[in-house]
Amino acid sequence: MKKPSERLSKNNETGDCQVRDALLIIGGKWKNMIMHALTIQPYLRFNQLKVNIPDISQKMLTQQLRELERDGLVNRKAYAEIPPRVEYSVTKLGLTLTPVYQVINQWQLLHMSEVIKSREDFDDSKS
Amino acid sequence: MKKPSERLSKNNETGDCQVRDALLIIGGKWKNMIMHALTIQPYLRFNQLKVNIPDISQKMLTQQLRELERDGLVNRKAYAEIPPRVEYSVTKLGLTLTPVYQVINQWQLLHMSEVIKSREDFDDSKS
DNA sequence: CGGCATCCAACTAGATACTG
DNA sequence: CAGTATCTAGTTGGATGCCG
Repeated sequence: MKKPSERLSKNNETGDCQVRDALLIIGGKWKNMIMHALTIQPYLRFNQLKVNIPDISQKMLTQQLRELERDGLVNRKAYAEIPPRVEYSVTKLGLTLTPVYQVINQWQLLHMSEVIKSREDFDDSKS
Repeated sequence: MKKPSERLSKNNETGDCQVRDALLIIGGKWKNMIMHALTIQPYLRFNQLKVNIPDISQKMLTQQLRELERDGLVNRKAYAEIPPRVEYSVTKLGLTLTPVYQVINQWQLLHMSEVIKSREDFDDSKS
């Protein structure tokens, strides 16, 4: 039996920093909303996405789309037209995220009320 | 048939901002590692946690534990001793996160190599 | 239309010092 | 031992203006 400090001192070899890696790819404030919009409606132009995602700025939408494209989750197709047209779609790899987001979504549906209640109790106990 | 702008303009009513809510609770750089450590080893003292989680600062560990406690995911038990002893454990609600983290972990295991490859291709194509 | 570049405010997180 | 407090560097994100 190893000591705890030996057993877990290199967590990225125990298979749990992988969660962190994954969250860097799929997490953040906007990515799930972009992926969701593109999953429901497979082809969307830049401004259609912008309308679908409340409160996102142009800069953030561009930036997040670029990251998703770089990671192979989203496809970007630019048409050489005037005015320019760019269509975004989910890739095959991007589709593999659907069940992941579903599980997260499901957890929230089932347990958010408990979290809220716990927060209230906690804050009350501190005042 | 509603227009896209009507159908999705209020995403937090369509059930997808819930993912964002959940990620605020379970995401971040440290929370999954804290939860993982406490799930593997059900009772850990502050400094044991600190040893188990590489590179976390005392400040971050305190702060994240406080948030997890407030959200009802982690239990904090302080013993009135000298020197002080504080034991942390996962609550019942916290345990419901295990499958969520597992799905995220599994996605990383299955698809991270594709993401890496996509990044290399993308970066190459830009140089 | 779909960006990119720049500036700036706000938040985050690390280092350090101190405490019951 | 298990924190709290403070300071500061770095990062994030919004606003604005310009461009092919």
